[in-house]
Amino acid sequence: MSLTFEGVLADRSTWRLDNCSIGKSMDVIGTRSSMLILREAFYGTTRFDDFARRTKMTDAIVAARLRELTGIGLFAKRAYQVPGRRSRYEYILTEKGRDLVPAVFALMQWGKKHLQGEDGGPLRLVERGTGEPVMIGPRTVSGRDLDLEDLAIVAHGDWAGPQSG
Amino acid sequence: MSLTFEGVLADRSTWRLDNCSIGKSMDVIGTRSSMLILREAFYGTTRFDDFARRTKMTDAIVAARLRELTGIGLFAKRAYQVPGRRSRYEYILTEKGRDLVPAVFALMQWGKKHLQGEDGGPLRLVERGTGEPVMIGPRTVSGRDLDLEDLAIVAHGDWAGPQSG
DNA sequence: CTCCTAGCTATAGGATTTGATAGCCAGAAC
DNA sequence: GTTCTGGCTATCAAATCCTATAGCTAGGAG
Repeated sequence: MSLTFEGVLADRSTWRLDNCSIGKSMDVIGTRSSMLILREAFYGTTRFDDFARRTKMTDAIVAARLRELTGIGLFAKRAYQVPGRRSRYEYILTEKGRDLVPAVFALMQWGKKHLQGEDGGPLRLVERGTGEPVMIGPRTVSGRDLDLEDLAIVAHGDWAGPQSG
Repeated sequence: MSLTFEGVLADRSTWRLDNCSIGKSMDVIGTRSSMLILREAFYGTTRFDDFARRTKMTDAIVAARLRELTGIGLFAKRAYQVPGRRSRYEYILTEKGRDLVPAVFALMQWGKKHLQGEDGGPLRLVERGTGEPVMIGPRTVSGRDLDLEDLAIVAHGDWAGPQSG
């Protein structure tokens, strides 16, 4: 019914997660506005006004989030200039930002299945070119899809005490 | 640099995401406390007191979240009784709850790479039995791993107007 | 030199989230 | 009975998130 803890972790009463990666991630990007801005960035949006209009959020919060996410390193600012207009900045995803693709699309996959109507909403995520359906989930590097029961958590060899994970 | 929109979606200026699945998902489970409770449930926790102690959150918030998540249908309450104690309820993940495994572990994977120290923290997610490393990300049903550039969004055949996705 | 606009900044207020602390309640132990 | 305990509920205060509204500012257009 759940995943497995191996080695020194097997007895869960002996350790505690003090600064787990999930909590840290949620502290950093755990807001609706951050997720929607990331969605837009994945969709190709780079400019302030487009973020605001497409997410239907106010200028204030878009500005605050872009500043925050840029500060964290999910976006890099890059100058651009439309001919006849003055120079502005656009927001380009860094690798750190792009690495959130699994998290954001996993949320989309879940919402599509469980929160939208019967058909899962009008949009589908597919492979470019082939149109093959795309799924997000855990798998081994050799390509096996895994369920929760197939997962295990192990400690690094030099683990010293209950800290993060 | 981003994903592709195909068919009627190709011109992004003609449509808008009004109730996208990502926003809906964040409305429902987009809190740190929800994610930590789900983490614990994936780790095998089922009882109120264990949720509270393991997540280090207060009783009040754990109770509020469990009630909320149960109401949404992520948990089902099941009576249990330790011999010599009175009957209580424990919180069992439903399929809807278990379907959040990709989202939660994707956050864990990201935090591990980008927010923890150099080694990514002391814990690793592996396949039970083999110990093979586990990754979370988008792939086709036939097993190809995909990058952001390989993804495309298409509309259902009977799509009528700009709504969700 | 004045107007216009994209891209922000400032402020005020409400809703939500969280922590801290305290209290309740039903049954088992005695 | 009375006490004890697991499993909650209630209340208060602080922080965060979001909306709404208004204003600023640097350059191009005229």
